[in-house]
Amino acid sequence: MGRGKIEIKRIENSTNRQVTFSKRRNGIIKKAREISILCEAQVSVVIFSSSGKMSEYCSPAATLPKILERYQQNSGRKLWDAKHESLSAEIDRIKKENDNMQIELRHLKGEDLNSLNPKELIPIEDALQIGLTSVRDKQMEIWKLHKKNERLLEEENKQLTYMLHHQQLAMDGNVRELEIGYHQKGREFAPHMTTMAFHVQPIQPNLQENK
Amino acid sequence: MGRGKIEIKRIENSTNRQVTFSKRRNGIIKKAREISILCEAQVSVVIFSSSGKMSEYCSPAATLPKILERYQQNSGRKLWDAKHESLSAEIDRIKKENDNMQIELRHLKGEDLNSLNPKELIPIEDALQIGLTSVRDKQMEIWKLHKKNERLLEEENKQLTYMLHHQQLAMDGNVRELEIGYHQKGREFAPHMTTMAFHVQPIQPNLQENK
DNA sequence: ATCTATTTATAACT
DNA sequence: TAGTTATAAATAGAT
Repeated sequence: MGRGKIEIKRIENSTNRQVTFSKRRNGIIKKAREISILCEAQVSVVIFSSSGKMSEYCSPAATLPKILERYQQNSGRKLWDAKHESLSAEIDRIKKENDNMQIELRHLKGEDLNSLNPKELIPIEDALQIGLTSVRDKQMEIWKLHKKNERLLEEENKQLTYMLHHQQLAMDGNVRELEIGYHQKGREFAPHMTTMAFHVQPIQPNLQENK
Repeated sequence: MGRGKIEIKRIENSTNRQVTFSKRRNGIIKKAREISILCEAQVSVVIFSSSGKMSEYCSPAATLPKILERYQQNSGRKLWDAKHESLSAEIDRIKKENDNMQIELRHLKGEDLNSLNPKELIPIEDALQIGLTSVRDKQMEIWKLHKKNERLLEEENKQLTYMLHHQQLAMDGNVRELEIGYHQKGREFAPHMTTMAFHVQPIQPNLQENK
């Protein structure tokens, strides 16, 4: 019904297809609405375009779930069972996986070992040995980091104490007296004093939180 | 589209309504088929007449359940009942449990330790230590059992060898000659010979397969 | 069901 | 994407 007759087969021109889809979809939904009013029918129409856009019509006073329930009763076909079964199957699958992990965990924790033979104990022992080594390596690593940080802090403390001492002298004593002392031994610290103060904070690294 | 124009409202004449339903239902299903072919659309149409008779169309290569699943994804609306939700909830729950175990396992195997701080490493180390001790205790236990069994077998071997020797003598030599020998020194074995033979097999215990 | 006058839907075009 | 129009298709009412 149009300027020309068309064959019922896939419309190759994508633009045409899109336009035709749009028009015919409206047509179907209009007709669905009409039949439901004219004939007191319950109608459900769900349409997906090839691009995935969805349109639906559902006659008033009947939600889709209600219609589908009737559908099941009428057709004898179960719409949900397939879904149910796939869900149940997945649950089983995951549970099995779960059980296996549980067993592995228990074995690693030294439980339920009676069910194992010597050959099976070997890989568990190995895994535990490797795990233990890794954990202790990690602890050692962290400890070293702490130690290093401690040293840095100590050193810095020493410098700060030194600087504090000099500052105190400057405040307490005669300026001229200090000047002499500066030329004699305080040379390397006094000129950088303010700069040093800024360095103090960032030198301390985050230990655990550095992820 | 007919001899006369009709208003879109309930058809009062029941026969007319029935006829119109039939015609229009065919029309809708035809159009559904056409759009699905012309435009590569996925279409589902379910129609109940006022008398309860059901008709349906579903585009090829798409079962109704599939379309409904897409419907749910698209609309966000849930078509299925509480059972599905409970199944989904259980899947989520088990998956979470799974993840936790997976993490624990990885930690015990010495993986992903960087995400842990020293305080968290302690219980892992302890668990590994306990596990290792248990596994080694078990191995020791099995080894002792083997050892014990070995001793038993050795002893039995000795007895069997002795018995074999005597039997050989009995077959090879003169009966009377043996009789003499028997009264002199073979006393403690010969009378039990057959009984002993029955004891031999069951004494050997199963080691690994005793579960 | 089948026929057919008429309405409606829509293909091609704008 | 929306409007126009010639034509195909659907269908209301009749048989």
